Amino acid sequence: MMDKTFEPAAVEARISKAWDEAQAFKAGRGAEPGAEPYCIVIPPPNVTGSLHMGHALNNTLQDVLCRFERMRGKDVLWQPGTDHAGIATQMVVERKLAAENKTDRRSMGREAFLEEVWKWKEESGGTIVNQLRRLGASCDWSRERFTMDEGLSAAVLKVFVGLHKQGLVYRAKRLVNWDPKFQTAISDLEVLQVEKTGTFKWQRGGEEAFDAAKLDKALSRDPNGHLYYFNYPLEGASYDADDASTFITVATTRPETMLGDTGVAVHPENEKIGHLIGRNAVLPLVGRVIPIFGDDYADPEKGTGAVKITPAHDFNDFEVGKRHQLDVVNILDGEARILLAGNEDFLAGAKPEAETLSLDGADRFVARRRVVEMMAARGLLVKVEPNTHTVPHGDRSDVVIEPWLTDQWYVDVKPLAQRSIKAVQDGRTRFTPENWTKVYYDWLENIEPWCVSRQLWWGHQIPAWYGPDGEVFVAESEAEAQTLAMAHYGDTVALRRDEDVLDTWFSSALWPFSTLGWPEQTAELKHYYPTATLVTAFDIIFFWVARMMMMGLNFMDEVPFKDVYIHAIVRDEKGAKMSKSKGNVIDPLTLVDKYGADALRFTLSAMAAQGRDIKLSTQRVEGYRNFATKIWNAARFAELNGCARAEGFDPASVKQPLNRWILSEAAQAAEEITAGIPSFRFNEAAGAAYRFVWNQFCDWYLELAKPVLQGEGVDAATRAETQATVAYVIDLICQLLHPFMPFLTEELWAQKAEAGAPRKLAAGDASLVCLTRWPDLSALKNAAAEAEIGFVVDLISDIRSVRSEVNVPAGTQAPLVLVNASPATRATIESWRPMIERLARVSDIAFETAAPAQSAQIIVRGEVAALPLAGLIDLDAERSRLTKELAKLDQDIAVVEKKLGNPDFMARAPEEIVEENRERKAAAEARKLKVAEALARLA
RNA sequence: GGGCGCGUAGCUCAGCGGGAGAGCACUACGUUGACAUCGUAGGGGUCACAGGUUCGAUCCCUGUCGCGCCCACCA
Repeated sequence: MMDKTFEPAAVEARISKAWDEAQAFKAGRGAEPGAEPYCIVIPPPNVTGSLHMGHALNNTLQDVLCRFERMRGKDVLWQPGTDHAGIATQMVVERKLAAENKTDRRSMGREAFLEEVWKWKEESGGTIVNQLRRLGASCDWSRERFTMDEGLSAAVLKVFVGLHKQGLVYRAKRLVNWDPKFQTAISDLEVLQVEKTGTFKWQRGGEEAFDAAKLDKALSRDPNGHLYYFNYPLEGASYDADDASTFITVATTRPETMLGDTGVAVHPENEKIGHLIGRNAVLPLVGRVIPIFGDDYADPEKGTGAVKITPAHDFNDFEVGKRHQLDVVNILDGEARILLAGNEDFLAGAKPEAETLSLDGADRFVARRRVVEMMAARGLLVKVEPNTHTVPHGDRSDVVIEPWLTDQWYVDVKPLAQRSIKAVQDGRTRFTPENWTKVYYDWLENIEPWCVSRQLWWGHQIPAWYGPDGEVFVAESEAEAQTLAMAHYGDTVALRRDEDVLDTWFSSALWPFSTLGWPEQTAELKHYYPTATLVTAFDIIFFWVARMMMMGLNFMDEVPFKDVYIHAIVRDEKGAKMSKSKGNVIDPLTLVDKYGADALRFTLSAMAAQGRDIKLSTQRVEGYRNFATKIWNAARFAELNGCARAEGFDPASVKQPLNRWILSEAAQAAEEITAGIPSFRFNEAAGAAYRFVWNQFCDWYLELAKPVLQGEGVDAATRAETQATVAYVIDLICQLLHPFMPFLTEELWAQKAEAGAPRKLAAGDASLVCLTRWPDLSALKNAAAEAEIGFVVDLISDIRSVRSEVNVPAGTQAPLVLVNASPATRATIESWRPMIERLARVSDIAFETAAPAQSAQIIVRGEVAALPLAGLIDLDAERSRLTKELAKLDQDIAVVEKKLGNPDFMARAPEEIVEENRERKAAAEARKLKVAEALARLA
């Protein structure tokens, strides 16, 4: 006996175990001999991570694809693994050490710290993997990989050295995006632009005196969002704030960086202040004499037309400085504190005031206020105004990023980008939805060198060694580096390895081939590369998808995947992106606990329409939990009615129209599901499955089959056939729904197997539904059955509807009279008599030549049926109902007649549309006639 | 500044060149022997607005308004 309700928690655990024990998801398991390979590499979650809703969606869709293709007999490998996530993981472990009052990273040293990280990884790294398993992910877990595994690390070294040999890797000193919190360089992609608008306002000569306390207050809320205007006195002039010939006014959003100013740019054709070009200014507070020069970077229309140039702290200024050979004066340390004492670049040429030197060591934002106050005190502050501008923030640290001058490793990705563009243009890789190709092209066409070095400890240490004179040797091992050094120096020298590690995304970029064994030429690599489909969200197209394309093409000479499916981002109920910092995260496992993994998976699949984000609603999950319950109960009903798998059952030789009908409907549903999944229309596939199970199988088939199953006036053969068909269709439901609801369907499959005869399937292993062969039901479509059952369904629906409209109490039984029924209809009615009586609450069915008086009348597919309800029906209600219908029919006829009367329509519309309209008109007119007759009889 | 997307029932969203859909919510009725995590019936939408193309537009094109996102720049 089946349990009364489906208990996901117990079932999921049991089924997971069964899959594990059967090794159901091993690469190639259950594949047809010589089958086409189908490989998906999982987007590796951060090893520090825990499952969020984005993972749930991403992995549900991958699992739907993998389970479907596995059932279709393909040779499936879903390759799992995790990412070492440099910054994120290092951060987590540092935080943990702090919480445990252990020594911090720097004092314990690199080796000891890395030991701590590995220890942590061993302890908690399995969390996310276990959570993926709870979701039902059918990965080949025996092949799990980690980006810092030995093999994958070897791949990283080989790729770095390979790119170096190609001349695409180089080291350079230039401005980078520096994260002062993590004290590492980050790439352009890891910088988020955040818009800021300040509130402080002040003007020299205005009503109010400058109030430092007010500025402090405004800037302590947010240090950004203001534009400050400073006067820089001209060299040789005696500064007078009221005499414009004694100074030049510049505007800046970053006052503190003025300490590093080494020039002022003015547009050569600036009519107002162009004459100052060639003169010098004296940098206030610092005393440095800096040139005023012409450069068309300075837009006369913007600001004051004069731009202070700080080459060490601004990307544009750096370029301007290069053009004019300006000094590069760095005035910040790695934590973005003011660095003046002992700063030779600063001190050279500066005669700083004592108060200026007191800024040494100050935080950049403290220094900002103090510089403004000092400028105000000296009469050099002209005005401060709120100014909306974007400020770069680190995506993980959320602190303001500093452009900072450092030595870093870069990859010149431009040539790789060109190949990646071409591969998509040639259709070797295809994006779905297609509009993402444009985003992909745009980024690759404007790509900048990739800064790949990070000043972290957790990650792949860069395989570069320095000789005593700073000469660098890039090699896969120290021994090889020594060989290179020997060749260079002609002697053995002490080499020092580069301390930096690579950007996490560097190893992720190799994932599609490194997980398959590269650089070893493994059988898996040969077999599964290029992979079939990549499933991911749009936010990592640049971080990951584009880089995998570049690396795949460069090192495998072949695209990494043929299809890229870009799915939605799951948002909260307000449409905001879920994020830890916002605290609006819905935990998928909470939903799994409450409603079951199948319900969550089905919800995500059903909502995964292309091109729109998912605003997740718990109600929806609840609804699909109800769907699971519905299926469960249908199976229970089947069991209670002796519907077990029958030996040698052949769906093609079924005789009963009802059984033929449900098989035909199943074929239709299967067709839609089979078309939907591989074309990434998951919502359509899920919808088709839902409608078939609930609205066809449960609502109509089982209801109509009830009398047969209970042996009411049918022979044993009919009953047996129906029982077998019920069991067969439940098996089909298990198969068709399996990609979406693997636990429920697997459980039901197992229960059916216990009850009935063993199912011999054409191929595959029938012990687990996940290993059965996907059904092909196209031969079961049956138009005749559809016509017959369709009539019965419509008749019952219409009777119910009319009864309700004319206010017949639900409990009342009423006779049904068929008026002038055709012989065929009469036969159909006769054979469906018990079902019609039961489902439409009809007491008796008679055939007459006229409708009885005082009856409600309905027209079903051209046949007239009457419900003689003298004394029961509300005649006014019936009259009003018929009048309303008549009006509606008149309107329909008018619309169609207008079309048919339009010569342009007749001339230009396709024949089938014209014919359709003719039929519609005829049907409406026939119906109108009968409705009018019915109305007349009531009068 | 460049780009992408979205405005369809009270809510969340499908759909789409030829008769407006689902789930939830709502209303009425129903403890019929699978299921109240249910059943039956019902109400509810000038498919944002304005033009255009077309025999025909919710759907295609242009524009407007509103909302969201991405990229770039920002003295």
